[in-house]
Amino acid sequence: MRIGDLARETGVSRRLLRYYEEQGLLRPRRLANGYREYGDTDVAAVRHIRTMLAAGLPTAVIARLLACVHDDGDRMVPSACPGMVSSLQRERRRLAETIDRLQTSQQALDTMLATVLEQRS
DNA sequence: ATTCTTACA
DNA sequence: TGTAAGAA
Repeated sequence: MRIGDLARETGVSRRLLRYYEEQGLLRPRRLANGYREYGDTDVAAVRHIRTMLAAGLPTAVIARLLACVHDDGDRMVPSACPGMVSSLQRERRRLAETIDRLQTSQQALDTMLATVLEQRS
């Protein structure tokens, strides 16, 4: 199928599908005319990409983990491949740090907000 | 009609 | 990520 078909079947824009390819997430074959040719398995692949993106994983990590998951028909099933667990754990820690920074920012804003509201009253 | 690449008010 | 432009 070509990019338009995949876009329709996945709900992901053609622009984004090309971006996924740039990031090494999809490797469609090329037709003689230069058009991208996707396989049927790419439909599930895109769903997996969306799932991992939603989990906060960076595309570089997703590119590697994509080969470690298979499709159970409707959901992504992570299989224990080498590096899978450590990668996920490392990303979890990375997210925890991001959350900490955001909480610090929120605390700073709360302080400023409390101050300005106090002066107002 | 579709897709491709490149570039950015 | 969208959209526009110019080409195939």
